[in-house]
Amino acid sequence: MGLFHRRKEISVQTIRRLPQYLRIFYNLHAYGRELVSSTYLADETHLLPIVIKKDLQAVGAPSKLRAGFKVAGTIEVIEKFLGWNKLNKAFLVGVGHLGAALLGFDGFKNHGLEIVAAFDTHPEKVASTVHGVPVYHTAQLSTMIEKQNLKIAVLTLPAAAAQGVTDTLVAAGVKAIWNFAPVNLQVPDGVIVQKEDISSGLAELCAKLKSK
Amino acid sequence: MGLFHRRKEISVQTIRRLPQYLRIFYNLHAYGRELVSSTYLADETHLLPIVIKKDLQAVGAPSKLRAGFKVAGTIEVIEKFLGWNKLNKAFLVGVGHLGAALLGFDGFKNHGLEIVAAFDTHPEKVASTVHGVPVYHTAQLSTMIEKQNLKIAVLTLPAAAAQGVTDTLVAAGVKAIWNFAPVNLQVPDGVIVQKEDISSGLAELCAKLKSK
DNA sequence: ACATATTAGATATTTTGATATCTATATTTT
DNA sequence: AAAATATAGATATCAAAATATCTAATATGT
Repeated sequence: MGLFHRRKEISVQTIRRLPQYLRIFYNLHAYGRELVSSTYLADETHLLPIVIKKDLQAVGAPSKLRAGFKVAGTIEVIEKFLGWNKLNKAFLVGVGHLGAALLGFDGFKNHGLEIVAAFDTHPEKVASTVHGVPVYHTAQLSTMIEKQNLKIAVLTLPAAAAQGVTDTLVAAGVKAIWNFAPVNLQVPDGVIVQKEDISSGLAELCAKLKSK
Repeated sequence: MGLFHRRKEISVQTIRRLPQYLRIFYNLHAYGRELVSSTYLADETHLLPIVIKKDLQAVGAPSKLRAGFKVAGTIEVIEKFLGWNKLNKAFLVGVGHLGAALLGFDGFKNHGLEIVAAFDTHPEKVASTVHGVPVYHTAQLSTMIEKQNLKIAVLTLPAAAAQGVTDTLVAAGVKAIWNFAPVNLQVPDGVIVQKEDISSGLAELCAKLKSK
């Protein structure tokens, strides 16, 4: 067994559960709790203890036999794993209802994200400030990305405009796009697109409701 | 083989992909297209043809050998499967940034959902109208649910308030809760909770970004 | 008319993720 | 001090989901 044993791939589902754990660990830490067991966490999350155990083991959370996982240390490894220990600057394109709501969400600073500017094409929005974030015209997007060497963008604009803006973003050097528009964006290799679609959740809800 | 052969359980992942298919089928239908193949849909969605074939077969989408799936008929079976062929009335609780954004989203009428009233405790919001939806005080929630025999509620309020409101909703007869608050709600058996958590998507994005 | 290509349909295989079981250890209780 | 208990850690099993392979049918092109 050498120093560089192959790191087991961490599953997508595990990654998606990490923020939930993190929130609970922040709370525990605020209360001065130093250790927490997977059974306690299972009660909080409605997950099975074994799921939690395996998730936390996967990211290398420090623990103490019989006592549980170490709160401070676990926060550290999860934050480091997600890169949430430092802030990544991001632009947001499309200051509609959802875009404005995201600009108003102050929780992103706990999630490694800082939206430093927003962009829109509507004259009445350009040059204004939404929840403290300045709004520029979309025409300025390209130069501002290059100037700030920005890597992450949040897309909250209508489906019809999404691909065009995406091409601009990619050409200017953006490497990760968090896409809230209901389209599948075409991007070259090496650019990450994370698509959000709340209608999936609604579909799940409706299907469960029907099958009762 | 009888009339009532056991319907194969449809997977959660399939259900979550249905809205995406539906959007594409609506477009095709608008363009007068009558048939579409799984390979065409695969191009549009970036999914594999076999995934789409199996998803559509699972909901019983009508098809024609060699020619593809029938557009109009497939829309019908998906809508029926999700219950989106008729509108379900819903209340929204918590008119913050996100709540207001959801009230402003007019796409829900294509998704079987009609938010007919919103509730909040802030005096400046109560008795106002947000994107055409009237806002009432949360104290009126219980009686209004009972009066309208309402079954679905959307929760967009702070974590601290979510469980209390949930108890009220359940007591008044709500059967399905679409929960955007970052908490795991406690509900009795028979009540459905669908939790949305955009930080999961952000975690996925950040993990991919880090592992590059 | 015949050959070719494309497709839904069915089945089999593989991969991923969730769950169960067992063990060793530290803590608490008696 | 001894017994009981709760836990992380490891391994094994099971279930869900994705993917591959094969078949038969039906267009299309020559």
